[in-house]
Amino acid sequence: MKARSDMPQTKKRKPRRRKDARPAEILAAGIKEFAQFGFERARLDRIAEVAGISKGTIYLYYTSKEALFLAAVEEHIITVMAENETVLEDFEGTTSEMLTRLLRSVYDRFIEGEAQTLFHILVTEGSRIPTIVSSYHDMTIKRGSVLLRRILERGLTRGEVADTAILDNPHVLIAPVIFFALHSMMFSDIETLDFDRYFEAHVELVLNGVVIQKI
Amino acid sequence: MKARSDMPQTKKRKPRRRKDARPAEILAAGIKEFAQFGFERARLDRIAEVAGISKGTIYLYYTSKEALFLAAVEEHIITVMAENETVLEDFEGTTSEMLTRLLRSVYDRFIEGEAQTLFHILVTEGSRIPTIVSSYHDMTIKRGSVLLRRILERGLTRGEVADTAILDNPHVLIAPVIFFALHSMMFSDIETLDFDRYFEAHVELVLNGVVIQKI
DNA sequence: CACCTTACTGACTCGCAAGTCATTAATAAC
DNA sequence: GTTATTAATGACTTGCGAGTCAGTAAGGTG
Repeated sequence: MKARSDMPQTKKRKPRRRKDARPAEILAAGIKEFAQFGFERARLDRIAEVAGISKGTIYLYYTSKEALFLAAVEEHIITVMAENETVLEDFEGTTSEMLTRLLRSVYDRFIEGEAQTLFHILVTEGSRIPTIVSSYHDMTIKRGSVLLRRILERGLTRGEVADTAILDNPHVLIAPVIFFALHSMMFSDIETLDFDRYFEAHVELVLNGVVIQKI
Repeated sequence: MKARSDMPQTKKRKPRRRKDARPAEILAAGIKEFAQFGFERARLDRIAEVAGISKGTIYLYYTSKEALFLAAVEEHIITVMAENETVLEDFEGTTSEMLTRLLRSVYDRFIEGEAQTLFHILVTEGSRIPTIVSSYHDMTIKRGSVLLRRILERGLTRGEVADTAILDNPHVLIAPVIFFALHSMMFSDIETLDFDRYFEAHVELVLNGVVIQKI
């Protein structure tokens, strides 16, 4: 910077030469494009335009469309998962309370926009990105099942939970969440599910399904 | 061919000129290709090869790749749905029996290969075929919900079913089926669900969830 | 047999979008 | 200031695959 006594503030030029800021901008534009169009129909020219650069510049930072796609999804999964690190490990209460709390937290991840985008990409482009599908599975399905099983086993020893086949297939308890997400993704034009009522039904189903009712 | 007095019977020629049989063969090859690769990555040359014809011939029967895709999916949905016209309307029994029976029938549709293929295409290429998505919704989700609601209301008047929020959201009861299908589609390499145990868990969940238990 | 109709072929065109690279210019270094 | 460096450009090349069409021959008709 030519340090003169006073610097004219007329910032009219395009900002250029920003090696450090480019990758993030490209990834942000990329994830939008891939989410909206899918991998095949996504256009690098369009991504470049949104990112405010030319197509050639993309190739200074990513070797191919495929590489850009992988990087964008990877970065996105990290972002989404990071902001969802809801800790409900050390909460203590009745099994009913814990189950309700867990479900609420799981829904919160899926209802909000970014996670929906990721889910959509994973479902539609999954075959292209087995590695990412795998980590997604770990962080959602697997993690959810583990938490559920822990709650259920604790409930079992406390005499609050009945010993049923569900204990070995906690998936059936989370299934309605995934159904809700898939339904929103595919059928939102046809039939809208009212979230609050749906959630209520889900909680009732789970509680009746596993918790021993006090008569 | 200069026809000589005796014609050697070496039937080496390809069979040709089969205007009536072509469309079905092309559709069959098409649905395979689209299921495996998705619309964009599907190749007409490959479809032609599988159908045992040349690419040009496809255009004698279908005006474009898109048209072929629509025809293939449409034909496929008809086939799948036709063979699944399980009638369980006029069955009578306890609510538990009816629910178990319904779930069994719904699973039977999803486990078997053809319906899986259709489901996969609908989920991944849904945005391209809104009309078909709509009829798919009618024949699966909507139909299932209606049947469920009928059973539940009957159970309610018979005093077998508790009056819960689930009655207004029967979706939560079918959700595990769709979850199972989606899980098989995305995560089959990572984690296999044992169908019988999963089904058992699902039935237990549903029965405990809605049916009033006799103590 | 000769002739006609038409299902079928496959080499071709054509457009589109990924990927390249010689050139430009912003900024750092001196 | 002059020079060196390199971020950025965008016109270009390239490859691929959808869609075409003049030509071929199978099979019908007389």
